[in-house]
Amino acid sequence: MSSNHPTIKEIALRLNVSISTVSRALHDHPRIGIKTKERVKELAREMKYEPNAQAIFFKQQKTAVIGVVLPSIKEEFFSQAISGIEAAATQYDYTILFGQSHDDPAIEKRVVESMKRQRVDGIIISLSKNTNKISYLKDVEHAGIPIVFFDRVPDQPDVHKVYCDIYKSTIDMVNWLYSRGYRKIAMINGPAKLTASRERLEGYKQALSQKKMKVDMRYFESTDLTKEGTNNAMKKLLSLKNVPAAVISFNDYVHMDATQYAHKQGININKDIAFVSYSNLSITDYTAFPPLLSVEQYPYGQGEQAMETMIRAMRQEHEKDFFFHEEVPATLVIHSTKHIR
Amino acid sequence: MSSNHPTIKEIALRLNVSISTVSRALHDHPRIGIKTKERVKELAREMKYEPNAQAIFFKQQKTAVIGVVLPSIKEEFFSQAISGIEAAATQYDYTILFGQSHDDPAIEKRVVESMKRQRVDGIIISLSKNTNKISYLKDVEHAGIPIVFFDRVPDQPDVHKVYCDIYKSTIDMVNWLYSRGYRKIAMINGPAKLTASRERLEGYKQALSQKKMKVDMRYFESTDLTKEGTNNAMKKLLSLKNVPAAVISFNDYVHMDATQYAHKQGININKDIAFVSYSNLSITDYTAFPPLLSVEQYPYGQGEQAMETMIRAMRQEHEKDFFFHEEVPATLVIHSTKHIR
DNA sequence: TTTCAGTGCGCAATCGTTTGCGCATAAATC
DNA sequence: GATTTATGCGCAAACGATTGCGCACTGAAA
Repeated sequence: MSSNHPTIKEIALRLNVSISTVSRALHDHPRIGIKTKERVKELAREMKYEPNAQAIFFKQQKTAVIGVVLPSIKEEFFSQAISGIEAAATQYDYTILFGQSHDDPAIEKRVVESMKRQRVDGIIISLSKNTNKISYLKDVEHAGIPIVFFDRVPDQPDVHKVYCDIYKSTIDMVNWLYSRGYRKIAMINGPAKLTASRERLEGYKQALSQKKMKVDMRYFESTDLTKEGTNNAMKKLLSLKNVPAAVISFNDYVHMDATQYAHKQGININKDIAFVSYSNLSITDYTAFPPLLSVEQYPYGQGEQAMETMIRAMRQEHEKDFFFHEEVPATLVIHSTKHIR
Repeated sequence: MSSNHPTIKEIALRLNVSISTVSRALHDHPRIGIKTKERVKELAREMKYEPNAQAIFFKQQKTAVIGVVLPSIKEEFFSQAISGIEAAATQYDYTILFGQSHDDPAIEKRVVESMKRQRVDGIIISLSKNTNKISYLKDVEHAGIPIVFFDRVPDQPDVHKVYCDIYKSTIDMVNWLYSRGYRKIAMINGPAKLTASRERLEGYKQALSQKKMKVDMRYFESTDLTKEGTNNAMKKLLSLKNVPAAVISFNDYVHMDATQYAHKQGININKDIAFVSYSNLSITDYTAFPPLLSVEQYPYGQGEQAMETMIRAMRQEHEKDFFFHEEVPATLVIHSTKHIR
């Protein structure tokens, strides 16, 4: 009644040829006569035949589906990233099975297991911020499903990963501030266990010491990325006897909370204190207190790159011992210079 | 080498029983002896056996996958909606195959065809703003794949759809403005052919005439949803000899462009002119010029509802002549009253 | 002893497609 | 006329799991 997709069997029946002939005719097999081919194709068109991908992929042990697991699609970074992944996937005739971890390792695992059961051909994942064990992912990989990490990647070398060089762009950022006369440069970093946080911290330290400035940890705060966490961090920075001249936020969301809080405390944003950040969100143009500068991490490009890497990972399935580490460059985007003293 | 998922066949081989016994044992079939069951389950666990969903669904002619086609995941509305869809889908053990139309009908069609080939069990779609022919979607439906439209739904009655009552909330909105003394109420609407636009316009007219106010079309502008389109609309409104007292924007993105433009023209936002809008984006709190009020359309809830409706649509596949029309309520969210004169 | 129910399990078909192999028939070569 | 080559097509297995049917055995009731 409902599901009435025509099959090659029905075509074969109506044309009094064998199933194999129909299959081969549709694939332009050289051993099938031209007249037969035309008859088959004609009827196929007429019956609106479409090959059953389920059946084909079942036979070939492939699905042409890539699982994509992201922390939260609400973040612009990830919604851009998935667009990049999708665009690249379409090019290679793959489709996207989608799941969010909501930064919960348990959900993350459940999503991955479900994708494994679906026999996706590969999984692209950006880890939840609370994930610390990725052993189950290695299991999935050993079961024959390649995994490509992106953006939020594990530290270890034995994984395929695509990421931004945050370390380097943090140095650039500090240098930019330094060259404009800012000295007391503070940072509101993310959770310490994130690679993303470590890279920022290391870049920060490195840049300061390159400039022969001592690293004063009173100017270094962390947030759990909630509004309260950020407010607390900002509060501490504002209570220092020497208020920072500039504040580097973990990302634009943290930046928005930080500036909102500072504003309420009477700070003149980007006048009293300069604010810079990471992510370069598109809504930045509309926000009350845009950062002077934001690090563009090209989520779309990273997504594309992740998919490209996945393609390569799937092709070299035999060489289990080689892992791709793709570093995509990040750049500083200056939003405004007008407030600079 | 690569793909080494254990199968029931291997389990059967190792245990010297038949494939059917293994299958039945794993499903707790009553005709299988308790010892056999335990032996099977034990080995299955040991071998980390996981049923091949591909094979099962192939046999059952089902995939447990729902296709979701959205215009653009970058819009917060849709990213929230997909989270709602995903949450509901997970509850019913469905997964999500994802695609974006980028508001291009050709891409939309390609995505849908691809999902059809994948034999998804159903498709949830929010139409691209440029789509006017949905006949191909009806074809897909006739091929046995139920379609549920949400938010951007077609006008016709012979489809399953989930949507917000924008008409009613527009009336509420105008009344709210009216009760606070605003009289010259302008609107920057979206493209005329969108149902969403029509509902706004009708609600607008209805509310005004309820208040015995004449509808002056000079206060009614449209935008193609680009920044330029919105700027043009705002420009026209500002050039009227009697500048509007309030402006209703099609959504918060239009609102942001409109207020940004107006601000540049020296308008004191929400003092000289009151601005209200639809969508109630979460970033509104951080924007330079938040609307006094925004219509919350509960994208997450709409997404959930769409999935629920899909489940029901799939279950009543026989009664082809009944269509679900689910209306989810919209509510006014007042952001600020402090600027009101 | 026969009959019957209950228990425990295997055979084989099935889903839609691909593909190696083999069997015809016709055309071409010697 | 005999052998080769090319052409055109069918048979059947395979992918992994489910499931109706049937067979064999045991113990108990008739």
